[in-house]
Amino acid sequence: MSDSCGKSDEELTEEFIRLQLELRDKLVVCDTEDWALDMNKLELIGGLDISYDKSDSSRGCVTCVVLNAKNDFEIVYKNNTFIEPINRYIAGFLAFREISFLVKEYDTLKQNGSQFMPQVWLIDGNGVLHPRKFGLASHFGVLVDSAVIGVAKNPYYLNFVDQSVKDDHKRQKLSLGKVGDQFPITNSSDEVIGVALKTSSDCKNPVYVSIGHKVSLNTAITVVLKCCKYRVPEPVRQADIISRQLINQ
DNA sequence: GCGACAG
DNA sequence: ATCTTGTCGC
Repeated sequence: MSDSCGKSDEELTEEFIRLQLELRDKLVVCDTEDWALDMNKLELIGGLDISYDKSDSSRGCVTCVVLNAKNDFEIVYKNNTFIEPINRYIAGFLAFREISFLVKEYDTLKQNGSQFMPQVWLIDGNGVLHPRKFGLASHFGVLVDSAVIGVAKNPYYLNFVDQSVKDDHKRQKLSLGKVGDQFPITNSSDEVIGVALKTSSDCKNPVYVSIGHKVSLNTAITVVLKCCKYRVPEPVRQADIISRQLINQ
């Protein structure tokens, strides 16, 4: 099965892996922004998400929003673009399905509403919580050279670990009591590549937060908690609601 | 070979 | 991502 220039899955993933590793050299996994040292300076936070048409795989809608964290997360910028998805989703390579559309939204914002350029982006997907430590959030961060945080709803990394680690994860999930409770997620090299974070008192499932680009993990956690009225942080939640509503009408 | 698989 | 309603609880 192939869908990109007649290349086989093997050829495609080989190419994708090369690009992930190449771009990863530019990844910054510590705080570089002034607001990270003084969270009172954090005001504009961006969110991006893409929804797809359930009955027509050639239709999608990408929504870009910027919220004001200092004004109850009011939406100060919003742009929607209907898209024609080119590549199908391959686990571990989400960026190659979505990245071009996200970068286009970034460029549109820069051109039409640069005064709303967010200080940090929240992306629906993983950053370094990824088999090659370079998920969609990191990919986007490097390409647009901005601070980015990855927020995933499912623990994709669990597909690459032993049953014993899965059991541990299940136990640790049950130990999460209140909002802000968390436990680290470690890779086979004992590096902490993400965290399971409880963001809602009445939801049993945590979200999986990881460094995208130009933020530390601690800063990423602080920002996500700051943005949560519900389980999913507002910037991503709003982008998801809006894009889904538009693709279905 | 079989099943699992961020969105 | 998407297929899918009601229902229990605050």
